[in-house]
Amino acid sequence: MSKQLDATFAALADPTRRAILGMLLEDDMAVTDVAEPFAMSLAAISKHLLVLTAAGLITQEKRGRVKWCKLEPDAMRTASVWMQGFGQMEAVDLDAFEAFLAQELD
Amino acid sequence: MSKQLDATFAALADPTRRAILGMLLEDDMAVTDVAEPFAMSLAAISKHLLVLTAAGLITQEKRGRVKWCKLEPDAMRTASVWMQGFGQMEAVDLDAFEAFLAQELD
DNA sequence: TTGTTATTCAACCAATTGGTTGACGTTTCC
DNA sequence: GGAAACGTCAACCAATTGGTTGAATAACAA
Repeated sequence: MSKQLDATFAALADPTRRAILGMLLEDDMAVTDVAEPFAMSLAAISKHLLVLTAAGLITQEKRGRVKWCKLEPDAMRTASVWMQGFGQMEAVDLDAFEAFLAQELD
Repeated sequence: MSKQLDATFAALADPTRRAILGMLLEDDMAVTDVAEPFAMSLAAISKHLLVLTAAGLITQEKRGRVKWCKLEPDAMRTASVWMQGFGQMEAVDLDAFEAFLAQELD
């Protein structure tokens, strides 16, 4: 619904978070390793990971003292479907898309 | 690049702005008519339209005293391609997608 | 036990966002 | 010319965001 799209798009609007998702595309990573390439504190990265988790774009699982971050590609699908309705209308069931839009209003 | 994705995703993160885009899917509209269904001031809608324009998601053209708003579906394509790289990797050239991600870093 | 590594929490800060109201400039109509 | 419609501007406000630092917690290693 609306809240899900809010969270997903807001999460994707930050370049640091998009870069993190790109890194996780290759493999699952520990929080510390995710943070390593960035010029900001670990706490800042920890917050970014929280945002991504809240949007469902990643999941985090703690094993021992390290917390592993895993990409959840399915979470992007709702938003991706929403967008495709605009860009490539010929490739999509337009009626179904408009029904989806209408449903989003609640 | 990065800035374009920033602007696009940030613009899409607001439900009012998504609703506006949905309305424009049917037809071009004047600013006043865009504002009519929403429980907020015209000035607020005007700002939302500015955000959408800055992201390239719509264009505005003034004819007489009315300013027409027009959906620009192409603007969503870059973001859409970016997202599809995650959700449907089998349907996409993964090498090209990772090159795109790398390029986005500057 | 003592120290080191991994991560979060809490308090704080500056900048941005999403909204308001009222005044203002244009264009159209009578 | 005068009034109404269309839209933006400017000043303001509260809430959110993206970052910091320092302390705290938890798990492993010596």
